[in-house]
Amino acid sequence: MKYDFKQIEGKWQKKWEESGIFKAQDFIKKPKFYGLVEFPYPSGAGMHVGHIKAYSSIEVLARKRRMEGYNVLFPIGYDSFGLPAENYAVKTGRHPADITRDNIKHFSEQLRAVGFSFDWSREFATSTPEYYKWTQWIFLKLFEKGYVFRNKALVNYCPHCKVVLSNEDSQGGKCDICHSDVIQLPKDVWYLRITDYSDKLLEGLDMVDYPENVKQQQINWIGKSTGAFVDFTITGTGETLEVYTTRCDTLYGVTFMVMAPEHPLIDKYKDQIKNFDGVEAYRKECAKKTEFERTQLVKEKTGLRLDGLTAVNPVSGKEIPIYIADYVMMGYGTGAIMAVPAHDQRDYDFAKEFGADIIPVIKGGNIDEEAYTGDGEMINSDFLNGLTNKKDSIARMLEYLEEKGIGRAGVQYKMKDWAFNRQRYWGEPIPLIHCPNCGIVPVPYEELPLELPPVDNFVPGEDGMSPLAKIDSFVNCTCPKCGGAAKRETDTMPQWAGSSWYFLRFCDPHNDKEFADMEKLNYWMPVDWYNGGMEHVTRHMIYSRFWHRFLYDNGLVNTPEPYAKRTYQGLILGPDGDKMSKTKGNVVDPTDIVNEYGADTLRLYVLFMGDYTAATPWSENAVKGCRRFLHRFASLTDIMDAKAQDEKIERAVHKTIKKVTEDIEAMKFNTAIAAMMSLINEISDAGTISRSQLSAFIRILTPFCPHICEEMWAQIGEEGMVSTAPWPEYDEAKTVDNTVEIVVQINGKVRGKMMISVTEDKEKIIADAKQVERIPELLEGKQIMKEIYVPGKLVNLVVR
RNA sequence: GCAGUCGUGGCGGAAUUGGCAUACGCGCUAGACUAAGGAUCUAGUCCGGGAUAACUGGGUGCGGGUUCAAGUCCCGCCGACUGCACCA
Repeated sequence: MKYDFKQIEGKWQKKWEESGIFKAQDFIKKPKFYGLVEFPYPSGAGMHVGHIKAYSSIEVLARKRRMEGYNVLFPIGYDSFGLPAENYAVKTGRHPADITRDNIKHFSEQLRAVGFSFDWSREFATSTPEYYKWTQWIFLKLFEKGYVFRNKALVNYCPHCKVVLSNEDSQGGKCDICHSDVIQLPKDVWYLRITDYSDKLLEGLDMVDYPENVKQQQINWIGKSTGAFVDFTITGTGETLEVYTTRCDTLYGVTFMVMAPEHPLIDKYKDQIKNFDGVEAYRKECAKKTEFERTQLVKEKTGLRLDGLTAVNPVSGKEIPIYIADYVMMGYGTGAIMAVPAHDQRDYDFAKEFGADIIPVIKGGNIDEEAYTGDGEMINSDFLNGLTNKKDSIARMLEYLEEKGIGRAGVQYKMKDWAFNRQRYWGEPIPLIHCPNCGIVPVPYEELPLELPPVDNFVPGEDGMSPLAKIDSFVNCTCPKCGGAAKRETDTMPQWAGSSWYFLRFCDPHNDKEFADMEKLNYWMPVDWYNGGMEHVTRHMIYSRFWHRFLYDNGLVNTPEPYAKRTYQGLILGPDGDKMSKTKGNVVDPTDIVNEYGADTLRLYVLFMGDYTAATPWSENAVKGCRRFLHRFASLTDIMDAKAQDEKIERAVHKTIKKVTEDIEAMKFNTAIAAMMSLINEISDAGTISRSQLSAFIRILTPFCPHICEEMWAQIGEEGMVSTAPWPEYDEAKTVDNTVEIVVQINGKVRGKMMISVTEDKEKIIADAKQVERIPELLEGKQIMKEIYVPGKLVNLVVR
């Protein structure tokens, strides 16, 4: 067969669409498989080759599962709220909804041109009222159950985008969207109480099949630590200053305390602080620093001693100074620490800078040089002296603190509550109302969706106000509770809202009575296999696991965890080995590849280019190699001979079926493809292939390159479409050779080779090995110390 | 700093439980078919010695170790990547 992809790809895509063979069917008796990929944000730039790689893995699995007889749900949609569309709207004056609609159209055309077997009947976009109605509904459920709260806080604010950002979106002190510096701004914001789910999110990891590094990242993100809270009294006030520590056993080494500059106790006792002016000056200085600068200046410790306030070490009774310093954060622990300079490097640096005492309580290290953070015998610590085990000393101290009522065991998490709002237009309106009489009142469920009002000006307001705040007809409303005049919340939800439950909607995408029918959820959930990027492991995945677990706890879904299995793909780098970016001009457009080489070649290449999880540079020459393979594959119909009976090829085909079957499950697509390339080489050498062998070969290549396979399937006269043909079985007996070549080694060095029958016994093989050409003379005059036979591999004669 | 992953030809990368290192692809070299080749096909291609062969020595970041046998296991370095990070 002559391979002309331009002629065949469009033709089969149309047939697939018309026949509806990729539509998932609710409730049918076959085993179900729900394969999910991270749905795209429909950017104006269109698809990236990275999307193709990300989707190809589940695509191959979904197609294989269908051929194996599964009822497959492989959906696609669009995560279509977000800043880029809105920024573009500000620039051009076009409505984000129009921009988004165009982008979605473009994306869906690109996706179809690649031949992905999505169930297009379930497609949706998160920015439509039909969808975000239910995003708002779930939000109201969270509100109803007390998981939504409002708090004044220092928030990460991007002066360029004019939005408040979550910690996740402002990592490294840079705005995730525009990369400009983030500053700290006090503001009233909405939070979701995700920290209440810290333990459940940790425990849930035991129920799922995620790669170890993915689990580890989530564990680090949640950052559970066990320790103790200890009460220090502030001299002459009776006031307690509580700290959190993981090493309460070092309490005798505490020589000073440090509070975060924002700590509320400072204001309470400002009359007693003689240098309060200095405190305020220092605070101002800190607020000017961005988070980025704060983390960059790790070396130099800054701070200020509170003149007039001291604390008492609760175990030694010594009076110790209190400082403020920005190396202590208000957001972790209690916002204050007990400093043990002898055994904590940060405290040590600070003590050196400010001349505080350093008392060692653990033997070891060189305290003149640096803090000693290792283990050792307790010293200078009264009743702990002599203990050498950290666990014991902590337990003893804790016991003592509890007895005295000045301390208690406690747990802390690094994860913070989720700042759940944006001061922008293009997001889900938050369905809450500010009533002067009733306070915060939720929009009644039956009034959902609370739709975005039409706007002509998308420029955000000053002081981080949403453009919605300028729309009087939207803002002014009546309170659902008292009927009085009230004002709507004008913030919208953050980008991550819509993607926190989209996998549930795919089970029942057009339901206008519920977010999804319970029976359908019971049938399809959980997601059996979810593939996506490493960059979403800590944000999107944690958020969606949280929402899902919340729904589960309230009887709204049937499984505690949404994703049974998670995998990830590695980046595709530019041909130069750098990350693809517009500024570098090294971006590869998948549409260009489809036009020049065909979708099948593109699909094959992104899975063949290397280890699926590794970052790999793009190579156009390697793309050509994949095209060459498909040309050779197409030509197999020319040498097909119904009567061919080549035993070697028969075995090679069965071995390849086995290899491909297993490698797909292990996501080792590159070696599955390599095996098929080897098979072509063997068939070329043999010069012939039977019809049944070719039929099997076509079927195992179908998940990778479905268009060419459909065409060849038809060419060799098989019935129906190969996409619905059964996955080939292999005969285990034919996957092993009955005669194999083994090596004969002397002292581990290869000295000869021989053919053996695998059923031959060990003694005979070793005896034969000694007769292999050249072996007898090499053994002459030597004494055989040991004879080793590894079945089917080698004989090793150890001589002296 | 903490956590995790990983160092294999000119390049991307293969290598069950330790068992012929470099599968498969790219690139390169030579040849075939061509008016032409950036198309296609065939052969060769880890490095060194050897005449092109037979044969032979070395070889998976570096240094040790265990073993009949180490890319794989153990110890110590060096380097890279990813995530988190004054987390008390």
